Amino acid sequence: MNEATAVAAPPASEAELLTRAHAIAGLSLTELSEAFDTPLPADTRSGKGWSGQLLERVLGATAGALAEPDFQALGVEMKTLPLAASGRPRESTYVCTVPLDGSAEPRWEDSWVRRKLARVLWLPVEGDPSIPLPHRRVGTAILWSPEADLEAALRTDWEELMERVVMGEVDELSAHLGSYLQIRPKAADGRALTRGVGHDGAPVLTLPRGFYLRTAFTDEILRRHYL
Amino acid sequence: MNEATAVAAPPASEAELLTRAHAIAGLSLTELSEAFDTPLPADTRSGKGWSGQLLERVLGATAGALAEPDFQALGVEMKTLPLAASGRPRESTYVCTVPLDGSAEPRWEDSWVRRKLARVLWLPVEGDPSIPLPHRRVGTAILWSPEADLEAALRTDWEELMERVVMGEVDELSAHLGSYLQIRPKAADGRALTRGVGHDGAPVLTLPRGFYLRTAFTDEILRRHYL
DNA sequence: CGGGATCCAAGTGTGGATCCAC
DNA sequence: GTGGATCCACACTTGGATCCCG
Repeated sequence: MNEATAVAAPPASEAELLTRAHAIAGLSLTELSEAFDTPLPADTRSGKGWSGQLLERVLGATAGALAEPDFQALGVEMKTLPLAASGRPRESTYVCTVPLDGSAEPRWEDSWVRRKLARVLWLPVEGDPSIPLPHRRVGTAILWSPEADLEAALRTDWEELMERVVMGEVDELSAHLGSYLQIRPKAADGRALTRGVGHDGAPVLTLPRGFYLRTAFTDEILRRHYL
Repeated sequence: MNEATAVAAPPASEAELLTRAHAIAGLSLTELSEAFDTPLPADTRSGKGWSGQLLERVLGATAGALAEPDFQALGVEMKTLPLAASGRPRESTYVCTVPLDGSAEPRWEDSWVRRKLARVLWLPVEGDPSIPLPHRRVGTAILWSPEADLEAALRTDWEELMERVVMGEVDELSAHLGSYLQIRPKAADGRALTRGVGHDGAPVLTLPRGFYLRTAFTDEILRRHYL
């Protein structure tokens, strides 16, 4: 494989995608990077998103697509899931940005969060800090849609959180809210600002925020599929 | 002057701005670039906007400001004006992008074009192609607001052009329209696309456009101030 | 000649996430 | 443990304009 073909073709079906994902289970990030012209970052601090981008290439996701599912034709999102030595997720999972500017869809059914999570390929990756990044291995992928009870829980959280947003309480948002879905900063640093709507509809500048899934949520997905 | 101070402080008043601008009249771009840590581009093809950005630094414009006047506190825009050997403007002058997505203000009084041109520091620069870029000299600046007759003409053009835009006739726009103000492509190349509104309000993808002042307009400004 | 095409820089936003002080 | 802070890549947009062929 040369540099010009270092990105896999998009999979034609969910079955093909899952077959490819299962085929790489057990391989290390080094083994995968060698075939895909993707230099290893110096450390995990620089290149936090590196493994996710590598795995997108490996599986044939549409590179750099904008506000589209990773596998556009299939409507499937891909998410890596860093696992601690215990087998539990080590980190929360970013979903999408929070619309703070008044452009939010009013209903859960039409929300960006629901659309993003409608069909997800979860790709577990060893995430124990004692394992150097190049040595970390990929686990067995799960192609998932939210079970009814989990979707109901997400909806409850989303409605609670978005009520705060549309009421203009953006500066009272805290990551303590929400049992499975939470809102946290999503920015280059603490000085980044984006346009939002404050009390009485007044325009305000505020820290950009994102929706994240708590580890309790992704842990539950793993439990249901592996136990 | 070291690298850390290679940008002038913002002028505190229009008088200070004009004093500074007059102080550099007659200097070449090389002379100005040496003090401001701004390497000369290889040619004029690469670096089309280089002289404008150099002169913003020299005069203390807020660097890289977003949708704000160059001299924010003063509400003044700066525009370079490339002059042919004849003394007439060689090129049209870019004003701002055309809102094709339905977000346009309906009235001239509130329009982006009017606000941009409300107060302009015109900075003539030698633009004859026979003069190498580094040797081109800066002329005598003009601090200007539109005279009543010129503003009326701009308004007529703007209303004619925006009527086409709001009627969804984006793909029938042509640079032939408008006596002083025209609409032309404003993009990296002919393949760039942006969201617009077409006939019957249907969303369409179309070439990004900008408002430009024809040379007849800037020539008239020069005539009134120098003759 | 001038309408349509193009060039560069820098900031912003989105998408990929993990870091780290309390 | 985890809420708040941060890191990289890259597409897009805006702001600075001039190029160039019919």
